[in-house]
Amino acid sequence: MNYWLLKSEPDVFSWDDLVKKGPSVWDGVRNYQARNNLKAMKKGDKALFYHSNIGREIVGIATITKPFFPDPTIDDERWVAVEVKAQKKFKNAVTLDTIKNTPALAKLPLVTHSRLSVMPVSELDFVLLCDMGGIVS
DNA sequence: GCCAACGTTGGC
DNA sequence: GCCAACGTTGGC
Repeated sequence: MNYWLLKSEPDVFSWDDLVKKGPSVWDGVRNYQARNNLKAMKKGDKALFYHSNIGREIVGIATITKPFFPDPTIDDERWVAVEVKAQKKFKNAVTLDTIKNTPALAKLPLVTHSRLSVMPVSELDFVLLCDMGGIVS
């Protein structure tokens, strides 16, 4: 199993929206690196759900429910989407500030490549972040 | 709301 | 193929 981190602006699509909506199409990615990460996702992979701009914190874990398929929002074969659903909400959100102040997490792409919206996370980092979020992954 | 970082586009 | 111009992201 692989682990990921997905960014979303909560005023566009928040964790609560994901919970409400159930399985949701993760579309609109227009960046090759992020796209390649989407393509590497498998059903059952786990993804941390991060609120960018507002909150700037990891709020929960989502599960990949469908591997990649052509992005339905654009007529261009280059871009793909996946389907995700909410799995578990963090008891306490883990803020970007906290992550930056945690030496073990200094190499997270979230810190080093702040503009990447879909990124891989190692199993070790994933488990640590879940622990910091107050839940067992 | 500003702006730095960075990705993309297009002229040459 | 280079690079200037431009657009977008996201932290602050």
